[in-house]
Amino acid sequence: MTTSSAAQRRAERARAYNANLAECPGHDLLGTLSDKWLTLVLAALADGPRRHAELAATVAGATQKMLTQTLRKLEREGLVTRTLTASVPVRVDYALTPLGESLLPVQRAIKDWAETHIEEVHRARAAYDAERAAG
Amino acid sequence: MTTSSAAQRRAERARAYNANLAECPGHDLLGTLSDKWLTLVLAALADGPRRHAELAATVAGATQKMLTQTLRKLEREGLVTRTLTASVPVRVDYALTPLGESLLPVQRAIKDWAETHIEEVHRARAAYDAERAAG
DNA sequence: CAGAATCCTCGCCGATACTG
DNA sequence: CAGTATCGGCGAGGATTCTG
Repeated sequence: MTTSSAAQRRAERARAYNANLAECPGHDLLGTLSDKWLTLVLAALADGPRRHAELAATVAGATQKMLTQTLRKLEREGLVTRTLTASVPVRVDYALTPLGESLLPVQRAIKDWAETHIEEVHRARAAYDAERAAG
Repeated sequence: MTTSSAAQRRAERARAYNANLAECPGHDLLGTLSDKWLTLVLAALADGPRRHAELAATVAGATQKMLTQTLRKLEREGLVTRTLTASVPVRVDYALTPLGESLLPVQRAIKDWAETHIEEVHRARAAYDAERAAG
């Protein structure tokens, strides 16, 4: 039957893609860095430990759900620690682990490139769009 | 009407988020780096110019559609050039621009971090999952 | 205050078919 | 061979509500 061929193809593609991921650890990390919220939270924690509510305020644009979800991911990857203080209103602090801190220079490298070349990118975009509009 | 309040809130969030993006060029770039296909194509072009079909084979897992779409984005950002040779079967070559090449060290930095710390991440994940399963 | 569970929307991506 | 257009499925993520 050709009915399932579509699904099969999809599975095949997925496997090919995952094979790509598997053979290169960089892609694994990229899966992490790619997450915009992850990046933002990581940056927010760079200056020091923060509470859940503080992060919510700092990140600006993140939903409570996404924030929690993101923090869980970071915790799982060993990039942040979650410290729970059992007071009357529960208090939870998040802080970077050494591993998480070791990632900051990488972020910094990205940011540096961006700050150096962003204008060039903007110009390229404008040129491209202008050409499209004109042509 | 309260009908549009949800939509309005969404718009508000979006504006807040975009404000975040605007004030930090790094986020703009991250939007680019975040795209998995972009990264893969960029890496595929690192060794030298490639034709459309070659890229399709190299990237493995990408659809023709995604490939074209990705290449357009890269072109727009000024990271790759698209050279069209008008022979009988049309020939198109893609190559990195200097700007695109300048991005390679950043990719390399990411990859390096990954290769150095990936095991630690894996261990952290395993530990986290184990604790979850046990608890 | 921290976060878990639910519903629902929206946009990405794949498949397919057609042009030059 | 390179590229565009259209349709459809699926999953990520946002709003909302409820617990401890």
